[in-house]
Amino acid sequence: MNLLFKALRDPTRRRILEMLKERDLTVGQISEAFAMTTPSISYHLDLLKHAQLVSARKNGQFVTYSLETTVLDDSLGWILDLIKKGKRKQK
Amino acid sequence: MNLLFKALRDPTRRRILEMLKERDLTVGQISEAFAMTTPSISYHLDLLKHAQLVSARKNGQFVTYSLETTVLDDSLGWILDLIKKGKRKQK
DNA sequence: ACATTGATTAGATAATTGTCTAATTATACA
DNA sequence: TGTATAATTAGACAATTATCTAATCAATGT
Repeated sequence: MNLLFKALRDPTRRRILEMLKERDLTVGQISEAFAMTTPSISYHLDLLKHAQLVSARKNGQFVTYSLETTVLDDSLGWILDLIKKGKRKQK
Repeated sequence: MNLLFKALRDPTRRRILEMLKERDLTVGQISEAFAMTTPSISYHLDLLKHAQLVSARKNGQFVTYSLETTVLDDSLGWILDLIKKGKRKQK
């Protein structure tokens, strides 16, 4: 839960997730979309991987990243619970 | 969106939200639940307020904080969207 | 008016974070 | 075998963040 919210805190990482929801992408392809060096992107991807928000598979020299949605379910549950109880209390 | 995720990143702040989903609480009441000084709690509450996750009303010397759930809907939408498109792509 | 209590503000500080450059690893290809 | 390309790792550094103590503000009660 902590790693997840930590990962979601950064705008660059959220944008990467949005890109990956459309299609799987290599580090280079992701890197092109940002005014930022490849090592920096690599750093963000590593953080996302630790949060289990993405997975990486390597073919040849390329590493392709995919979005992993299972962990997001937990966050969804957590937030939903806040909203639910919030609403109940309000009445 | 950025302020929201920034606010949710910290464990102390998430715990505060969980407490506020049960009932409204004063700063002192919240403070008691943590091994942390009141100024530190005040700092976190201010951050939560800026993210519009809580509201504060003052009666007498006391300031009572309440959970505000409207902003959470946005985050929910954002996350849901990731999950949805993630699932679609997967098939 | 003064002391007490609840809360915020100010200022200092150590830890964490996001970025960079340089170096390294690993694959591809001529 | 050597060189080019994709990506990660290492190390440095500035900015941000979470915490503390001390000071201040505001309301309460004597």
